[in-house]
Amino acid sequence: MYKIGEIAKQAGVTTRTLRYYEQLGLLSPSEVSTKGYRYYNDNSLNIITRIRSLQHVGLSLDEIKDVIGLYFKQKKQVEAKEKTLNYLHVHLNEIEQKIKLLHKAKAELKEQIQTTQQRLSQLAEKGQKNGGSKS
Amino acid sequence: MYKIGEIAKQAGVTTRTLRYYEQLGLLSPSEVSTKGYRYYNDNSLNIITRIRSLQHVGLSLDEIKDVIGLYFKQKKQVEAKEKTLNYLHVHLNEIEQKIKLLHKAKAELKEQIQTTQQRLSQLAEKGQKNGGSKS
DNA sequence: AAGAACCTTGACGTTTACGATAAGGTTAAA
DNA sequence: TTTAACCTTATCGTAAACGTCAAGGTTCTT
Repeated sequence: MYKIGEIAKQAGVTTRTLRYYEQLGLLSPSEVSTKGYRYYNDNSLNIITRIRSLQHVGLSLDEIKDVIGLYFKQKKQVEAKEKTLNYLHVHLNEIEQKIKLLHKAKAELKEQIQTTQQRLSQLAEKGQKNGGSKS
Repeated sequence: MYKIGEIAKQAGVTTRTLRYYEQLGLLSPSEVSTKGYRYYNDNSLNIITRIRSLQHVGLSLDEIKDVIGLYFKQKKQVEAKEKTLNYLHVHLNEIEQKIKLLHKAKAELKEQIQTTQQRLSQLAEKGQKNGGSKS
């Protein structure tokens, strides 16, 4: 059991962030003392890490809220599982779309690099004729 | 030459967006009349499209501002070209990083889908024994 | 029992990328 | 020349994801 400050440190986030996540219904403390102190366990750490990594790839906290449970909750009904599967597939599609777009951007960038390099070596040749080497 | 409303329509953005881009130094009209009317040309359209696609893969307008010139400006000095090349490579790295992260997320998702599917078919088997088909 | 160091709930501030008026000037068509 | 349709600047509003106090309660250490 960790207090909010400790687990925040371990997870590399601020306490404000954790309280905010709680407010959004993303992550609750595993226990709350009678005095209102929040306590977290090791599983909390996994969840925070997962949230952060999903955020990193472009999901909003709202979208994450929709899917974060799928990584951790063990639903028992058939219907729940099917719903889960649906979410997962939608999520997968979104990610695949983003990957495609990034690949496209990458290809264009590489092309740009090539032509820039070519023009650069053309300039270098002209430099050779006029000036010679530097070292 | 297009007025702001026309090019906005063609590009699928609002005039507000274009004025905002201008404010950020991302994209200026190719010409401004004495009365202050903004006029854009076909090249503007390409730039807007590029901005949008970069935005789509997760770059902020601020980041885009740093790199958008690389796609369009033709530097003429050797030094400028080398600098451009550097920028291009940095940008490429960033994009490759994002791709990696997305691939990781994708792999995890696929795994999740598999195990969910397995659990689902286990439930289905049990259902068979007890109930039978629905149609 | 007294501090230091932590925690609590507000509540206001900030950045990003625009949307939505408002109040008025310009252009183009009838 | 009038009017619709467009343009201008200016300003206020918004959602997201927190940062940053403030004012006070709690826990831990000494």
